[in-house]
Amino acid sequence: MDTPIPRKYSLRAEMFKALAHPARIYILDKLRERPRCVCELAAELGLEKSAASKHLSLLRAAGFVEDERRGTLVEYRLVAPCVLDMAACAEGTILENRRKRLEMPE
Amino acid sequence: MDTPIPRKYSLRAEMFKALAHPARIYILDKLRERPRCVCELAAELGLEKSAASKHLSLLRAAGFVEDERRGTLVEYRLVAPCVLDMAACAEGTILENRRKRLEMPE
DNA sequence: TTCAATGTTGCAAAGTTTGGAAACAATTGT
DNA sequence: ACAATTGTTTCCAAACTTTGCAACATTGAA
Repeated sequence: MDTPIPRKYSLRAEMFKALAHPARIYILDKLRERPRCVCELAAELGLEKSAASKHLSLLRAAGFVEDERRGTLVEYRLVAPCVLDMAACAEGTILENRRKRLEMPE
Repeated sequence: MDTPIPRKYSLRAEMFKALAHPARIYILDKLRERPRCVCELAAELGLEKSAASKHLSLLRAAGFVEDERRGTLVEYRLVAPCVLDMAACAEGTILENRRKRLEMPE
């Protein structure tokens, strides 16, 4: 079906899509500590470098990370760490609500 | 490949997955204003009620909305409006960064 | 009870995402 | 120039998502 949904919503959904995979959340959390090259992240994820590279390029397209070549390595770093704080906060809200519902199911 | 990624990251990714579709973002934005039934949302989305219902049940599973039957209707309401504020804020950060990069590409 | 209205669930088709392997590109050092 | 190292892209298959349709479920009213 053709969508009457305004573009604004698609753009926002795109941002969330970039966050909608465990490997990518893991990458962002690792990059919080310090920048890392593709090969290091691939090893930590237990993925081929090609897969890690693809996750990273998705994150870069969404604006969450930036890359810089250092010799044969390509180092990725987190652009906006506060985005992750917000994720944690959103998560906290959701979990708290779920807890409330379980304790007191009217 | 089997994943050595801790469950913590999968849980967080699940939360983002629930937000990773334009229809679901649109629904959350509509529910901000006031609660709505499935049929109203389906009409606004331009989707069959079955599809709307499925989007809503995803959002409910993630904890973003709650439902309550009112006669033959089922009314959905937003649980944590602040989640959307955070989304807007995350988006703002990303966009600002992107703008900076365009203006001043070292 | 039967009907009408609203929602949900099961299914199949179409589309999208993911990951590994191999080919290709870029950089450094010999 | 060549080889070694690291990263990216392409191709393919498997897994997952989304949608409409049809069947079923729930509620309220005649």
